[in-house]
Amino acid sequence: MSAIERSSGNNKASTATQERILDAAEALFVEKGFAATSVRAIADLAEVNLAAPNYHFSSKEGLLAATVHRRVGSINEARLTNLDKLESGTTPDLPEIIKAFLEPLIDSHPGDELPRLVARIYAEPESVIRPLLEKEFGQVAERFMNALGRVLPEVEDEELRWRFHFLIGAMLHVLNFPAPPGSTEPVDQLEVLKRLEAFVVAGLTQGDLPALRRRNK
Amino acid sequence: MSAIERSSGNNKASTATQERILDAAEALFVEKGFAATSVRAIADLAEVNLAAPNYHFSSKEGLLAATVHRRVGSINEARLTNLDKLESGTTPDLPEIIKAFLEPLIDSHPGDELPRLVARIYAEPESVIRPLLEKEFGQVAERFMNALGRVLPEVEDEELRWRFHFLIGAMLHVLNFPAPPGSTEPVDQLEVLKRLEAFVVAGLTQGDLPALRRRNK
DNA sequence: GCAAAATTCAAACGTTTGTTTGAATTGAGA
DNA sequence: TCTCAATTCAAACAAACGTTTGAATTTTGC
Repeated sequence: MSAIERSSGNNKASTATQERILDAAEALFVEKGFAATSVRAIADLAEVNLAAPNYHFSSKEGLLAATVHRRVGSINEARLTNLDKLESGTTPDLPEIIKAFLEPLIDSHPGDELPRLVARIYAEPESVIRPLLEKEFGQVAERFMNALGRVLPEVEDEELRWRFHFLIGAMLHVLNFPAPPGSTEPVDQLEVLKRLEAFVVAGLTQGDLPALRRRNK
Repeated sequence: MSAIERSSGNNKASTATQERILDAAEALFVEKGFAATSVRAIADLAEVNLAAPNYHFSSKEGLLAATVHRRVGSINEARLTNLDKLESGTTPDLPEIIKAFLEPLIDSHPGDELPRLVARIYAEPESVIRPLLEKEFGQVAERFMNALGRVLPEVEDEELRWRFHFLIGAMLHVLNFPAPPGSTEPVDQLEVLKRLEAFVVAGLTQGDLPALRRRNK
């Protein structure tokens, strides 16, 4: 069968062939973007027949969706798990929430490079990727927006949405450019994450220092 | 002649045809990205012959370079002019520097939408755009990094580079997604800019409140 | 109004694109 | 071992791609 098992909305375990295709596709999508990557290049890199990507994933777009879902799905699961854990104990403070959101970016790829695919898909044209974004990130964004709203009750909803928007931007840029231009030192991902966390925590609170430790109700 | 006047590194004034092509190219590059935009689509939208883009700009890549330069060049000129003006008076504080950097994004397009092309080019694969980025932004980034270093003397250079990196990320994300998902209100660009300024000023200073007003030697 | 240069144009160039086909091969269950 | 489904494969498809051509047209300088 395949073509994702005759296109049922399932979570099938991947075969070795499918994973080789997904690995190759992710590498090339990250390097060149979706439109500039040909199915032939993917098949060559994966060392499978030209017809295999279409056989297993229906189309180039289906392959992109599968590639994104494999990577982003696990990151977002970890985010939600982290948040669940936080909210089951004492109510979390802001730095804890931010950590819960950002840390899966490196945990999901232990020892590996940052998941640049996450950033890449945001760069793709609306038509290609907007449905994917909503599907993959909708629930996660809402859950974290709510958590942030609880520790920053004095920030009105619209403003909070914007601050979260800026946070996402800073995060994506780091994923896309894992080192700032002109940086001399080698990049330690944990270090980068700490710097990013400090930056966005400051941006989110904007001088409202008590919010850093506030735990409400 | 043309093909940018037989490829001399010049600053020729554009003809009406060239500007129609640049307008069309910018719109399509923003909407679909570089690779997914065909020269034919550009020619159609600009209502010029298929050969015209290549005649005037040598190649599709040359057209991209010209499109980027037209938009980004004027923004960066304004940034440098702003900074010159600031530094010629009393030494500037941090919010003034940030304003000088961000405001040309809307001034350069008065009444128009945000210059999304700026964000788009950052999303293109390295091979296509990395040389352009250095050429267009290198000097500006260095000047502003230095200015920031002067008002945040206690922040070490590497850390400052990262904070500036995050700032760029937040800025680009706003250019790419002019409204946060779920936002209900209509977007007022000046308002957005103020929100962004507040966010990145907080992120840059990170609680070092005195830095907001410090003016050093 | 003439000659030369710049521009526009329709047409075609050779490649490369995503996808499909039908036959060959492989794998699993009975 | 036989059978049937799943997968792989080489080959081909039409469509779209960036670029070039050489002739027609328009603009420029005098």
